[in-house]
Amino acid sequence: MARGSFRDQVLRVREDAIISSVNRLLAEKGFEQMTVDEVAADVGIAKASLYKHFTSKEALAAAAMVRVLEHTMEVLDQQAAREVSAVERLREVTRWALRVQLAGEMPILPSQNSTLRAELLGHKAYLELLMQVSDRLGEWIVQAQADGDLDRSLPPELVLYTLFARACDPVPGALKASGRHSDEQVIEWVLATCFSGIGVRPS
Amino acid sequence: MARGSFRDQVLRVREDAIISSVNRLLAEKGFEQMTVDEVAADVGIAKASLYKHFTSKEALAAAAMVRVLEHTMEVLDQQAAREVSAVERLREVTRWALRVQLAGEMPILPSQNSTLRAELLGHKAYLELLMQVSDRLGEWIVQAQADGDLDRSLPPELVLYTLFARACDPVPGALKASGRHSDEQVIEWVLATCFSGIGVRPS
DNA sequence: GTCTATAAAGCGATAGAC
DNA sequence: GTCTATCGCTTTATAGAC
Repeated sequence: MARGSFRDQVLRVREDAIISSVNRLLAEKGFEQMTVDEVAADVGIAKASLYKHFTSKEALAAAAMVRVLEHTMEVLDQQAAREVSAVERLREVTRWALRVQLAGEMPILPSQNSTLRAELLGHKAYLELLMQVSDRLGEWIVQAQADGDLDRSLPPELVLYTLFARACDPVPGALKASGRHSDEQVIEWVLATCFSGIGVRPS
Repeated sequence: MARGSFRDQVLRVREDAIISSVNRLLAEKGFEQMTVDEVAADVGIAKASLYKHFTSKEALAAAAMVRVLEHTMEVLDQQAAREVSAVERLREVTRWALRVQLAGEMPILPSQNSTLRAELLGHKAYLELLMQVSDRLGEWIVQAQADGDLDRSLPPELVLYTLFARACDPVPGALKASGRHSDEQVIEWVLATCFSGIGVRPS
């Protein structure tokens, strides 16, 4: 696409910096706990200036959610290009999401009763991307079940929700907080509980 | 214990009603989103009256957390009396927690960065109960690993966190919200993903 | 102990000068 | 577009009459 004038590029860079701050603050405190004053202070501009770029707090969060979904689509494309099984792709995507979360860069899932939820449901770009990501993952889930790599008795919907939930699970953070394990060790453990559970399956 | 005067009993009943309201509102909206005005309106008394019973919003939430932990201890006692394996006890306790959650009566886990967390860390009754519950579950986890019913390669700490996290998982709520499955079906599916994972284990 | 009324503080959003 | 200053609203918590 055309990049526009130099002035426009400067604008885009600034807005990108804003979104980065929002993304980190969302990951750290969640939507309701994040204040617009904090975002402005973190970016280093006045609050009124922030509102010239984004019309509301919800719009700020929506932009961050769109960016993380765009990033997710890139990861999905990378995995689609690999010649590995569907379950292996799912495992790699989950591993990536856990890394992002432990790095403190995974914005919180919009909970059922947030003011954010209403705004996101009216945000076309967000819904479009979320649907794309869900469809892509859904295909791999069905394929992995057909391959005999995922439990066929579980509805794909349940598997999808479970994978999404792992990206915001409190467990990795709690294990990391104990300070006794490396991030990679935590990720492998959580991956194991996600795909194989905590139990020993009867043979 | 002595029940005290009739007047004291009336007080206890009222405080119990307050805690019930707090418990439900905590489950519904979480600590930060729950307002003291709502609690007062739900109980049917004035806000100032509420502050005669509990000195702060945090104290309200702490009382609700203590009550749910007391309830949990009762469930643990029931399971301890059964002559079944440790893993079966863990499964039953988890099943109970999922039922409570789907009934909208499981107060939210205090997140890492809440004002509630500080208050709870200074609340002796809460900490004591939390430790008792954790110790009891920890013993069963170690026993289940020794029995060969839980994966020995996972640290008991990880298993404990995983079980706690299941009690507040967004997945059951999302599945229930779809309206296509019964509560019991949702519970069994989530139990399955927790203990056996979503994958098919290589034989 | 219960109420009404209000204080005190934090927040999202905007006005208006530059 | 950026700033300072402020509005309008919500929320926690308390004062004071009964």
